[in-house]
Amino acid sequence: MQTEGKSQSMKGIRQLAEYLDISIGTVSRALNGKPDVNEETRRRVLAAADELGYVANQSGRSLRQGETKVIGLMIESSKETVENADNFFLGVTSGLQSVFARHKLDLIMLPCPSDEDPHEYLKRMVARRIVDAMIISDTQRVDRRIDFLSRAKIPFVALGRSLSASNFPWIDLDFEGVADHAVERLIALGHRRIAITAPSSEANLGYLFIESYRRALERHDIPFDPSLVIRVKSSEQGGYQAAHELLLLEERPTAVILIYELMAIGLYRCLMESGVMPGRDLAVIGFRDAPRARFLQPSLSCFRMSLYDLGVELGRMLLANMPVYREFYPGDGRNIIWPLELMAGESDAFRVGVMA
Amino acid sequence: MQTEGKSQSMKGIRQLAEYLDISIGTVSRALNGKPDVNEETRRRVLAAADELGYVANQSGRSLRQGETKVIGLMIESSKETVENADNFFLGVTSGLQSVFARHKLDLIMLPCPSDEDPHEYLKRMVARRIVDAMIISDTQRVDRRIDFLSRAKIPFVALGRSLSASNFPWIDLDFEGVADHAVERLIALGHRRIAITAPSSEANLGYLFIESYRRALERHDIPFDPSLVIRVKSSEQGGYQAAHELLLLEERPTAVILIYELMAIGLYRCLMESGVMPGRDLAVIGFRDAPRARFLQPSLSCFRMSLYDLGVELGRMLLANMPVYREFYPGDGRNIIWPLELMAGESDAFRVGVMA
DNA sequence: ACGCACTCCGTAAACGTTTACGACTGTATG
DNA sequence: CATACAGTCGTAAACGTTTACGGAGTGCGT
Repeated sequence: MQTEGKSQSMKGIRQLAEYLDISIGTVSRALNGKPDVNEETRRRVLAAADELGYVANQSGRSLRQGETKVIGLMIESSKETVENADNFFLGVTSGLQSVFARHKLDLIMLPCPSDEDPHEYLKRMVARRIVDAMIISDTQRVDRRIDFLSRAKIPFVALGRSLSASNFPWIDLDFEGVADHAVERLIALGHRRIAITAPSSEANLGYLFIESYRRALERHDIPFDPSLVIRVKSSEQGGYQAAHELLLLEERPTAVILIYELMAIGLYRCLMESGVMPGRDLAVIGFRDAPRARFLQPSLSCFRMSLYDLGVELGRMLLANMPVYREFYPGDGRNIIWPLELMAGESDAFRVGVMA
Repeated sequence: MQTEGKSQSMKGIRQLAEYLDISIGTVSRALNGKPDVNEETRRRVLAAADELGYVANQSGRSLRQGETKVIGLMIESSKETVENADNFFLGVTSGLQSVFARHKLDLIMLPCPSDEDPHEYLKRMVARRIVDAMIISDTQRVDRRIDFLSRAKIPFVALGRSLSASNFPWIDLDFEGVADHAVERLIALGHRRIAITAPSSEANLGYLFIESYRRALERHDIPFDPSLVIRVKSSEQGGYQAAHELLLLEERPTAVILIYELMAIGLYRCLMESGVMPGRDLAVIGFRDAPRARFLQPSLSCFRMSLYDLGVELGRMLLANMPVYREFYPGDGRNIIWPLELMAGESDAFRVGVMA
């Protein structure tokens, strides 16, 4: 009624063609930048499309050419993720979009319900042909999603290694480097008993993290003590519990490496309740950038990264694995170990032996 | 090659029909639970579909029936959102999905790139027919998205009021109730000079919040002092700045109400740097549940809510506004003011005058 | 034998796009 | 003048579904 009189009659490309008195084939070619169309008519079509607010119906297009121009980022909306609240994915999203925008690809996030099996969810989404390609994360040690995507030949990239398929594109955080660097640093400060936290889940990262920690210790002739590997949840709550267990050890460690930065919040709290001062009585080093931990006191020494840059690299790697876009990203193969940078804080800024 | 020999031949409903030696029409009817199909054949079709791993191609289906069975949740991936990191949306998502699952609707999250106008982004997504309905949030005081969706007759529900359209379905947080409750509580504890923070943006919530604060004050014959309304960003950084400005006021307030709980982290820090102790020298009350703030010391008094329940209600309201599902949600009309619950902490647990 | 109702199923059109193909110009080339 | 070719455009098929319509078969009552 009170609309501009244009958009109301806008149903599809047919109306646009009638409006211009041109065949729909030409209109389609004009819009999609195909060569065999007069530049003058292309100009007219573009102008009319803009004026009438025409945008191609995705269903029709997808059906015809078998692709959706949509990339899916699968995330887990588990309770733990919500609790931890580090907006990790939103950070990565910006980087991804900056790459995808160049090819008019849209990114959607697919939150797997906590009561549904991630593998089933993924299969459902892929089968519905709602996306052309997938980005998955939180890869498990053996992850059926990876086998499925490989076999179904759906382009994808994983954030996190896995033992599942022998050969698939992934980017993973440099757990080895971090564990190594942290241990070296603490040993240089005089520490000998260094505790570390490990996830209780089947996530792959835990194994790599601990293994690297172990090797770094042995390189300095410090025997590996299994009791110093504390298995807790990677959350604030887990941090609290870690501190609790840590304080109960007969020979108390002088340092602890946290696999997830947020745990520091709970850890600090438990320590302080027991009169143990982080950064003086116990050295603490964190891992993976979580903005929540930035305001801790004493400030936390931790390893950080640019989520945006990580997103960019994920995007490039994905496109490099899609036939249509491969040519644009010749160098971007696969298997990047993503480096992290140490931001030195006050939480480990002391030499051991002074107060002990 | 090494696939099971089933899924490789699985292209569409046609293959399924050939496999069963049945027409595709019957297969479709069987799968969709239409009445005129023999129960025996239906059983066979279902079994075969399961065996061959057939799932209907969404593009074909959408094209035919003009709906996608997908609901979009639009979120902003602005830098500020990432920084604040409260996983607000993931929390809401679970509630939404629990409702949508009953109708086999899928939820996708649409992150608007920070460099794109939200209105344009929304238009693009809707025009592409990628979703049937929309959930929008972060509504502005005047929000073109609301006009657009109303006029285009796209079912939607907004998280947040707006002045744009006279009449549209929304749920909003009970800013008035919170401001009112907070002021009353502080006055009861003897406070007379109560500061409050307000967003610097055009978000609608700021106006409602301040207005309620003002009325509550005037009800107790306390004159409204504009200098006590501190306009800062709703972030940790903003909290820090708020404390800074607050300490510079000639007649220092004895209490402050924060419009966003996370600001408390920055606020605490700035206060402590100046030797002002929250919970003793200054009362602090927060708003809106942010898990990051839970571990503050002294513990923060704040207003909280169940994100899950909020999601459920949003979902119901949306479906109540969609012709197909309306009948299932007769009671769920519109315009809910979402209540919040005070969780009393230590940050305002003192009577004024004792130390002042 | 016939009509009727009912159950079940096949046929074909339709949804909005893209694109292979061919048709029609006009111009250059032999 | 015939042919070739480039430039431009229209035609129609195809993508995978759903669904209105009608037809075949069966059972039953007249």
